[in-house]
Amino acid sequence: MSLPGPDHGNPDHAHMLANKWMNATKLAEMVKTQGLVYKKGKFSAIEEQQLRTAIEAFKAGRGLTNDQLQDIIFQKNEKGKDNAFWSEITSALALRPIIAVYHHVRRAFHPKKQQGKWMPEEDAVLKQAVADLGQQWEKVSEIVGRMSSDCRDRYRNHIANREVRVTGVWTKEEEEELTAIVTEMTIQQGKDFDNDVFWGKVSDRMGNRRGRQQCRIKWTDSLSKTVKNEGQKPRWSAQDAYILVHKVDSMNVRDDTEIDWKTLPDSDWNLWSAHSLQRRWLTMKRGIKGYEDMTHQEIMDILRVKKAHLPPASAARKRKVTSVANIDEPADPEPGDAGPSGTQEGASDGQDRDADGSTDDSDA
DNA sequence: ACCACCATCTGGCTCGGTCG
DNA sequence: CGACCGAGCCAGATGGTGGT
Repeated sequence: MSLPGPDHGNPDHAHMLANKWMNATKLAEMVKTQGLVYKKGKFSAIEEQQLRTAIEAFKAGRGLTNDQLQDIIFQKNEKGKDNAFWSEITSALALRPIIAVYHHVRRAFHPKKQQGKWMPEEDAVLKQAVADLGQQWEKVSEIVGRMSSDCRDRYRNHIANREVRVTGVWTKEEEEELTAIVTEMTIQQGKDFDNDVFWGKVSDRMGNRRGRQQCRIKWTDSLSKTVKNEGQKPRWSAQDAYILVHKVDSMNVRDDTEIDWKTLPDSDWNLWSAHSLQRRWLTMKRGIKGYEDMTHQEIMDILRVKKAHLPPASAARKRKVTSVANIDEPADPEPGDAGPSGTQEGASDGQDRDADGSTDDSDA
């Protein structure tokens, strides 16, 4: 079709993804038996754009009003009428199963999709509604006037266990307790403590004094690194920045929302979790003046020079960097200055930047 | 029994704010 | 700055229901 996608593999598969409502089991089976490939996880900015375009095209093609479109998405009209809709917009995406697009679009177009803070009155209404109805979030949603998932989140994260919940700095004892629980649930069972933790369970075992994401963030951002580094807390260095830029560069994506951060950590450089690397990336990006209005390519061009000491156009670098071993590390691991003087090409205008770009074009 | 379609429940992630 | 936390946002899995 219109997409010149790099490889949308088997056309049968594309058709299947756009037309068959497969559940997780079936999907997994297809992956196994037929080599089906599909995409999971957050929709990238590019996918969002493709979806918007496809929806607009559908709407224009049938001369629909916004209300009619809304009706199709939420199916307030009579059943089974015009349900080419989901298949049609899904096929604009090539690698997404129809069920994923369905959920995504329904969330995105939801009339109660309002953002914003919860007022104390809303909390009270929510609490009462749950007391009356139990955790029937669709019914609760009617009463509270927010999306059911938002009601659930609010309840789960802020109403439930409010009496025992602790916030603020973690004590030494809490940290040790969390470390013990996580290592017991993962390492001692041969699982991976970066990926295989059920945080709800962990929170339970902490007596709910800390919530799911409190535990998770504490672990992934802080404690896990200490565990990996034999009790020492590692510091982010210029070399780390250098490696990160190289890795992102080698992914050749059009936009950083297309990056699957899970693939970035590797065994030679495993102090940093996917999450912390993503945060680092954001921080670096924001260090660039005017980054909001720049494309991914432009941002990469700047970072390549500033952090990775590569020529800006990337033309030379096509090699795939899959592990740290493939990266020419900055020559001297001296703290304070990690400038890899060796990698510098004889770039014509080659202005020599210092290693951590402390004084250059970052904004005021 | 099967299929298209849908609601709801479970689990994970992003990102801005704040503080030292 | 970077470390850390809070609050909200998002996707996946599960388990229907009504029509054939």
